[in-house]
Order: sequence, then structure tokens, then C-alpha cells
Amino acid sequence: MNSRSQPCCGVARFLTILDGPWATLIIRELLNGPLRFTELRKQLEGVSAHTLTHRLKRFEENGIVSRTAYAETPPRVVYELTEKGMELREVLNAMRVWGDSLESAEPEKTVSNSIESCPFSQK
Amino acid sequence: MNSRSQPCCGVARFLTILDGPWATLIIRELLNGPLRFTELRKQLEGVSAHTLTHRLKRFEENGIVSRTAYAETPPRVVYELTEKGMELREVLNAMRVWGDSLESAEPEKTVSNSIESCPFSQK
DNA sequence: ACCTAATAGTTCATTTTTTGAAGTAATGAT
DNA sequence: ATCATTACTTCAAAAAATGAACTATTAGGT
Repeated sequence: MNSRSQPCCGVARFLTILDGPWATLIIRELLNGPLRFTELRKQLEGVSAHTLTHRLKRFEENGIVSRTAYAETPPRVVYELTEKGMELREVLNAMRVWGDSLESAEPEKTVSNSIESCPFSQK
Repeated sequence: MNSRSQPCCGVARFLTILDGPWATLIIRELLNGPLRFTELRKQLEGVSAHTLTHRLKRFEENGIVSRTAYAETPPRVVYELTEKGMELREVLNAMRVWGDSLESAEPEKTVSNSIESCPFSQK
């Protein structure tokens, strides 16, 4: 997309870090608490290991996710949002509010308002 | 990514519509008012016509942008956010707040807090 | 001792996207 | 008649994502 240096616009900065498929959904999952690599894969049906690895690496480099590896066999690696990462909750909440508001317009079917409707706690 | 049907999670819905490079930045530009195709291209340095066309088509299909073509020569086509599209301002604001908050951590240089720092008005 | 299972990746070939450059139709101005 | 302008479309090349297979390590079962 743009160039190498950090963009000056906050929106663009956000987009630089949370770019690409699955990025934001990974954050959504981690907002519910730390997860292992495999747990993330299971919850995000369809992510390839490759993409997941890349996203997590970028998140780590940007200080929004921490990675803790336990020297066990089989290995155990736990990913967790940092404070900076936790602050993304507000952004995801805004997305959720907007996304949920679309339902009313679609006549097809009112989406179930089950507890599962959005898989991260609002506060 | 996932399947064809609308995702039940608001976050995922948002991401389905605002997916891919430039998508959110296009909205950012349109939050300042209607723009022609060429004006968008000029302001988003680096978008290809191809990508811009595709994004705008998707936005139109999802009712967040309206397209008005004037039968002139050379043609004039104006893109404008619908009410639904305007409501994205809150999401972009949340992104901007988060993105701007990153500066403090980076010791390199305090980013100029010029009027241009984020190219859409906050309210 | 041997075999199996499990985790967190990596590697690689295939498919999908994005890019960048070039082309197109229409017509008012020069 | 030629040129310029706009909003695209088309096409080849580059970049990214996917899906499947593979790897190192070692605890546990037989």
C-alpha cells in the first residue's frame, strides 16, 4: 500500500497494524483472554497456520500482543493482548455496534440475539 | 475467508464490507464530503483504478455509499456516504484515537499535531 | 525398545488479489 | 481534425493467502 514510514493519521496507523485477513478477528478472540496457537486456529475456522503465524508476529512486533513459549513437549505458546492491545476493545466495540445495526435493514431474517452473537465481552 | 452468508458477529460484518486495502481509507476521505472518482484517486496516493472501482462497487452494493453519474462529457461520477455510511464515523474515530495514542510510546519523534494529522473532521 | 500422538510452527505449490500500465468511449474546446 | 478529460476496463506481473504436507521434540502406551 503506502510507504514504509509510519503514517501520520491515526486511522492509517491502525490499519497498518491490523491489516489483512483475520487480523482483527484474532484480536477479537484474544479480547476474551489469552489463547494458545492451536486454540486460535480452532476458534477462527479457516485461518491457515501460515497466516496466523504472520499476523501474530506482526502484532508482537508492534507491541499489542505478547508471546510466551513454555519449554515443554509438545510445545505450548500462549498469546495475550498487551495493554495497548486491550485498548483495541473500544475500536472493536464500535465495529460491532455498527455491524449489528445493519440487521434491522435486512428483511431476510432477524439475526438471533443469542449470547454468542458477538464473541467478546463488551466491557 | 469465511463463507458466503452474512456473519452473525457485528465485527465480522463490518470486516466483510470494509475488507481489503484502501477500503477504510476511502471511507475516511468520504467522511469529509462527496468526491468524484478522480478526486478519490488523487487523495489516496497509490490506489489503482481497479481496486478503487471494486471497493466503491462493494460499498454501493452494501448501501454505505451512493453513486451519482452525470451524463456529461467527460463523465462526472460523484460518490457520497449514505446515512449508514456516515455512521462509520464513530468506528473511524475509535481507530484514530487508538492510532494517535501510539505516538507517546514511540520515542523517535513526536508526530506533528497539525490540523492535517487526521484528514476527517471529528464531529 | 518401538510406535503413536500432540504442538507450533515451516515449506511449498496453487489460487486469489493487488498493482501498474495501457487502452477505451464520448465529446467539448482549440 | 486534433487534443484533452473522465471514469472506467483489460491485461500481465507481483504480492499475498490458502491448503496440504512436513518437521522437531518427547511423553505415554505396549
